[in-house]
Amino acid sequence: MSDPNDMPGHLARRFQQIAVAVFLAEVGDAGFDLTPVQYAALATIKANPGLDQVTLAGLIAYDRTTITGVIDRLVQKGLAERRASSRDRRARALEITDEGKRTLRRITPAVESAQRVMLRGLSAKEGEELMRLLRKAIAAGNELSRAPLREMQA
Amino acid sequence: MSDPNDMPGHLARRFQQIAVAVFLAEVGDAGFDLTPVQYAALATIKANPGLDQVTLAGLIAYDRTTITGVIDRLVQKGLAERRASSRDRRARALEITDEGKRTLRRITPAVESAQRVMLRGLSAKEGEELMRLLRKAIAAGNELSRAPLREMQA
DNA sequence: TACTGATAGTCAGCATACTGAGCAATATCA
DNA sequence: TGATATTGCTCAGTATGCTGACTATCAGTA
Repeated sequence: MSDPNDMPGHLARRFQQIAVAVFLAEVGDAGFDLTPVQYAALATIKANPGLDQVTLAGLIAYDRTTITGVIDRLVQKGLAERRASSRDRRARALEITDEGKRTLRRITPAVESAQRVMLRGLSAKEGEELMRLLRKAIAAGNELSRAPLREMQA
Repeated sequence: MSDPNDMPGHLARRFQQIAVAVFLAEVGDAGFDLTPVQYAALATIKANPGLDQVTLAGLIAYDRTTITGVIDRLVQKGLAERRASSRDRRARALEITDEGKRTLRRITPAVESAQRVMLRGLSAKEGEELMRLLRKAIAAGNELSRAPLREMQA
């Protein structure tokens, strides 16, 4: 009964572990070197050009101290840029580079394939249900982590 | 449609993030300083006294290079011991200390409370279904990570 | 305008996870 | 038995994630 392997927390860890491995394998096979975290950050920068780091972190529920390193690596790979914000001298305005856009476009099939592979043990219906339950549990626990999801300010 | 926040991989990451935060909060409130990973390792050592590191890693699906540091910290806290194996001079036989047993016993309510909190957005039925689907997806993907779950050799 | 509080970003330190390499010991088999 | 392969463990290096602290800047208010 007190088998850690049967606790929700351990299942969460294990599923995430597999999800990351599948993502890296699919993306690696396609010839790219991008982590799940870097992918989400880059895609969100593309969708919201010029946003600052704190806003980006809120949109994908990363800690603000984690996002610094993630952006460092995107910049170092030439996929994103950190510019000075025109409105706030504390903030950095994030932009995706042309190469970042190109990478994002070409990496998409591998990313989508990874999502299918990590759910391959489930029927389509079960996959949908798993995602629904995860979304529901996550919404209820959003404020319990230091890095909650935040909506974009209009 | 290509919103990272709606992909299974991102939901996995987010649920795990909340699960860890809840675990640390509940266990911390109870006055203990133990991570989810350390807890699972300690509980498994208690259930299988004398096991070696590779076997322990397999029983809870940790990477063999990760388990080294985890055990280091359990030993440093006085909760576990690394002894020489009598059967194989390469291997270390892991034992739980009396203080480790005491800690495990007293920490259990907090650990169980954490499992409830991380599912608090779901009905009991939904929580069961989420766990069933996670178990199923994990079973199908077990071999896809570097650290798959391994059965105990009899 | 001067003070106060909040905010954006960074940094140091710690704990998972992984890749890949290496060492020592064991197992296997020609 | 002797060569080879495998296994248990560790280490260096990299990438998340977190805690807590700090600086620079901004916003609100007396």
